[in-house]
Amino acid sequence: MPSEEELINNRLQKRLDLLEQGDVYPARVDRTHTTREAVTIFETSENENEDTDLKITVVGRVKSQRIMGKMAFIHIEDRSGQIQLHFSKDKLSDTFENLKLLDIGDFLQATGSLFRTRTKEITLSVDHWAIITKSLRPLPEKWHGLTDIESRYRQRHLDLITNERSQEIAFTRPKIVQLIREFFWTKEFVEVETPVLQQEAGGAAARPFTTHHNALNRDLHLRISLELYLKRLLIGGFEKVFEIGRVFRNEGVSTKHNPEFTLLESYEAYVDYKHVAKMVKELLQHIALNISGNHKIEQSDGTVIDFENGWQETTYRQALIDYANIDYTEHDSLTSLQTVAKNKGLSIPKDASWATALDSIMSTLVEPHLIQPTFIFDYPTELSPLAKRKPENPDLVERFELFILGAEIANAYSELNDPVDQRIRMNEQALKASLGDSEIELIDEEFLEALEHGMPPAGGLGIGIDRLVQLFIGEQSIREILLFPALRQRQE
RNA sequence: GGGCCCGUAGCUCAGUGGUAGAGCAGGCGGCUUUUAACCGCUCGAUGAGAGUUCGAUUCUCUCCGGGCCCA
Repeated sequence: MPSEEELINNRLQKRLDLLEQGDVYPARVDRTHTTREAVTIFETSENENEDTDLKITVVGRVKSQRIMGKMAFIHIEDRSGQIQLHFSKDKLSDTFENLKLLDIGDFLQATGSLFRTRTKEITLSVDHWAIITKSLRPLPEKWHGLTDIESRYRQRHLDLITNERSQEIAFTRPKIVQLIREFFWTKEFVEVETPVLQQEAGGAAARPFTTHHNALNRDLHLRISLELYLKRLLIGGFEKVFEIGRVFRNEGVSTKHNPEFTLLESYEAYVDYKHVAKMVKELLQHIALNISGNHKIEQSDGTVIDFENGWQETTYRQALIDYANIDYTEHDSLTSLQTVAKNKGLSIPKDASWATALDSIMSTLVEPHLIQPTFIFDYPTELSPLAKRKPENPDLVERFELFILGAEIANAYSELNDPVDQRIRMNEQALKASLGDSEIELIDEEFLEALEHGMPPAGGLGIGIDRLVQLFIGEQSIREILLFPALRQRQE
């Protein structure tokens, strides 16, 4: 577009003019203080009635400028905050004219001493200054910033420059990840990294991405979970192990789904799922306390999640009875389930199995009610091919999911370690796959063989980090949490 | 996958079946304590395509992208 071209050409010319005077993209710059430090130093010396003619050098991006005939005020911003700079023609003479070559968005370095303006703003009176990076494109408008949601995602750098909220989210997420790491390291879990490229992607029911290894001339899949490799480490003698890693699932993109997301999985030998539940509670309290200062997290709609007193627990069967008035043990055929679902105004897909039908009843009629942290224990065996059966009832497995705000936050089992039962369960899944269910656990021979060497009893856990962060930040869209969410390609 | 909404200048927003308007940003000029600085002048745009029409940015359809709700 011509006008944008004009804006850029303008700045290109300024860049050339500046280059005649010296380097505009220096490799090294000096900074004695961050903008925050500069302001603090001035306030402190003021309080103690000291001289404030200390020479200070700050750097930052130009956010606004008010240029008058013989003086100018310019705000620059660094990671710590903002500071106002004052340029006077008397003081600068020749370099004052260079302000014409300065644009909002440029980075500059300024040296001088601090004072307060008539309006009491702490300001740097500039003795020397230089542009240390010339920008060629204009920044979004100073007052409204960048508000178009699509533009914010596609040009996240502009979003981060103009929107404080985006910065806050961007810096909170790593903090939460750090808190999780701390938690597991403190409990003496060992952090590992397992392969992303895998022969067969297993450990979850999802479609994988396929890629190709040229030298081996072989198709490989990107992992859909961390589970099977981490279990091999239990077999190998690890007793407490965890991984925080990216997994890839070949499904649609939306405000709730991203094809790549970050998963936490942990495995601990010699404990069961009840022990894992206690640990999850502790983990979430650890995060909540460090993020909000107490055990409560408020959502944008005003809902308050209470990580101290909000906890509830029930069983899968009881939750269905309580919220949907369905006792699934009375409906052991698919048609029976379909009938009762239909009575509740729910349509079950034609190709559903008994287990997936039950699952969809659960997610529509029960999960939305689970606002405060709620553990659902003891899932039907058919839904959980990698979990250990309950000794007193082989139709149930020792599994729980944790729901908060109607969303699944954690998933955990007493891990199945009987290699014979595991083989049977994987075969059952394979049978379903052959009947057309494409999102199904595959038979992983290498894993089964490893399991035959003996895996200790263990409790395992999976938590989707992105959704967890969403919860603590109080955002509805996963795209607000991901710095660079997957979007459809823009046509030229 | 279904329904609804949105796409106008670099950014934020108006608007009408008949020459598309503003603010910010940019350019030129003025201005020595401003801060959404101010004053004057100025440059700059209808997501892509097809149809209806004398004439479409507006109405219709298709496509692309995004948002919200449902499944």
